[in-house]
Amino acid sequence: MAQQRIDTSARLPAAGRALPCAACDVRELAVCGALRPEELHRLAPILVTIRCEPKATVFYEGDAADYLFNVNKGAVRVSKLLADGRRQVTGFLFPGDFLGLAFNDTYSYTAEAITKTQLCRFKRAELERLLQSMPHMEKRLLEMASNELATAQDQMMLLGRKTARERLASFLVMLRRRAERRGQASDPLDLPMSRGDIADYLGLTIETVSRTFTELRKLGYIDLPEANRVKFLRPTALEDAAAQ
Amino acid sequence: MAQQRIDTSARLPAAGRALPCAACDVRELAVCGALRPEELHRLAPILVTIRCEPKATVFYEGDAADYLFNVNKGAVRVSKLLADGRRQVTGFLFPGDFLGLAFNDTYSYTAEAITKTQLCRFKRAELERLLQSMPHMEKRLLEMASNELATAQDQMMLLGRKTARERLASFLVMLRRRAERRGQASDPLDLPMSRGDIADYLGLTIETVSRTFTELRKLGYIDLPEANRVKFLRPTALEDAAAQ
DNA sequence: CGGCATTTTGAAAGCTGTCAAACCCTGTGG
DNA sequence: CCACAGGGTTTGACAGCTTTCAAAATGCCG
Repeated sequence: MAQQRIDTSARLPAAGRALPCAACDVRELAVCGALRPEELHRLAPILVTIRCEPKATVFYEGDAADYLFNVNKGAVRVSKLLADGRRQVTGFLFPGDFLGLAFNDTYSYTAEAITKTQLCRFKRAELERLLQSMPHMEKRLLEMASNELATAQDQMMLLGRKTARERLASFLVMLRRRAERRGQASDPLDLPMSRGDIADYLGLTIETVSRTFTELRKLGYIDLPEANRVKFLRPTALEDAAAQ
Repeated sequence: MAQQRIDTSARLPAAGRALPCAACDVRELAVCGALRPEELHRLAPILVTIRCEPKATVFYEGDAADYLFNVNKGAVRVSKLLADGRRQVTGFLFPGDFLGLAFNDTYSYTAEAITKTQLCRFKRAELERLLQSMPHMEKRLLEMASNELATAQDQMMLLGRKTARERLASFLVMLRRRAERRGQASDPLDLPMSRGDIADYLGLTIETVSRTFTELRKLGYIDLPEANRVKFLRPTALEDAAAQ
C-alpha cells in the first residue's frame, strides 16, 4: 500500500545551469507545433534555456509558480504525492510539450527530468506582459489547456474503469502516437521512464506492470528486445486491447 | 465488468426550451464568483437561458462544440463512455461552474442534468468575437481551465492511488467545500447524484459505494438521515480519512 | 568478477467486483 | 386505505484481479 519512493535528488539550482536564450534552439519549438515562428520570434527575448540531468527536479509541488516551460529535448515526469508517500504520475512530457500551464500562484505538482533534458523557461510575469501585445497567444494557451483537460479526462477513464491490460495497452498506443506526431522513431519505441514511473502513471504496482508487459508479449502484440524498448508486432490488436 | 447503464433519455431539443436572455438571472453568476458584474453586463446580450428536467442531455460526446454554458441552478453530470458501456463520470457541476470550456471542435464528454437545472448558454463564436474587446476575459477563462486541470490531477490521484474509503471521504469533503463556497447548505448536505453516479465518479461499483457509506456511518464520521443526505458528525476525522 | 539497482516471476492475501436477494420508498390502482 | 409494481439502495456470499511479500533473474558499471 505505502509506496515510499521519495526522490531524494537535490532540487535543480535554478540559476546554476541557466544559459542565455541564444543557446535555446527555438526551432525545436516550432517543429513540435506548439508555437509558430512569428510567436517564437516575439518570445525569444524572455526565454532562457535550462539543461537538466536525469532525476533533477524542475520544480516541486507548492513552489511559487513563477515560470512556464517548454520541453525542448528529453522527457519530464509530472507527479503528485500523498502525505504517506503514495505517488500519482499525472503525465509525461516530451519535446514540444508545455509545462507549468497552471495559472495559479503555486505549482500543484512536481516536475522532474527522467532523462537528460533541455527546457525553455519563460518568466510568467514577463510572459503575461508580453501576451498583452499578442492577442492570439492567450487563445493558443487556452487551446493547449483545453487539450490537456481532454487528456486528463481520458486518463480518468483509464484509471477509473480500465483493467491492467487495457491501461498498459492504452499507454503504449498513446506513447507511440505522440512519438509519431513529434516525428521521432516510434516503432522500436524507447520508454525513457522506469516500471515504477509507469506503475504510478497507470495506478498499478511495478509488479503488475511487469506482468502485464509479459502478458502482452505472450499474446504476440508486442516484443521487448530490452526492458525499455517496445516493438509493436500487432498494433491493431494492441489498439483493440486499449478499449479506447 | 461491463456496466451497461446507457442513458436512453432523449436529447434535449436545444431550441425547444430556450428562453430569452432577460429570463436568465445573471446575478446567479456573480454570486458564484465565476464572473464579475461588469463582465456579465457585456455577456448578457449573447446569452440564452436553458432549463433542463432531470436526465435531460445538455450535449453528447462528439457533438459540435458550438456552445459554452454556465450552470445557474441545479446540478450537471459530465461523463465519458467506453465502447462496451463502462462509464467514467469526470465531474459534477453546480451553480457558478462553467461547462464546455473545451476549445476543440467537438465536446469530448457528455453533459446531463441530474436535477431540474438552469443554464446560461453562450454561442462560442459570438463569445470569441466578444472576447476580443475584453482583454481580461481570456485570462479569466485560462484561470478557470487551469483550476479545472488542477482538479483533474487531484482526481487522478484519487482514482489511481486511493482506497474506497479514501475516495468516498474525499468526495464528501469536496462536495461540502463547494457547497460552502457557493453559500449553500452544507451540513446536512444534499447529494443530488445517485449511488451509480458516485460509483462512476470514484471508479468503484454501486455496491462498494454503498458499503463504504455504511462503513463511514459505522465509524461515526457521518450520518445518513436519508440515502441522499449526509450529516457530518466528525468532519475532521473525515478529512483525515480522505488522505489529502 | 562483484555489487547494486531494476525487472521479472512466484505464491498467497486482500480489496473490490460480481451475482443475488432483501429492503426501502414512491407512485399507482383497486 | 391497502396491495402491488418498480426503481434505487443495502447487505450477503463468493470470486477474481491486483497487491503484497519474497526471491530469482537481468543488466549496468566500477
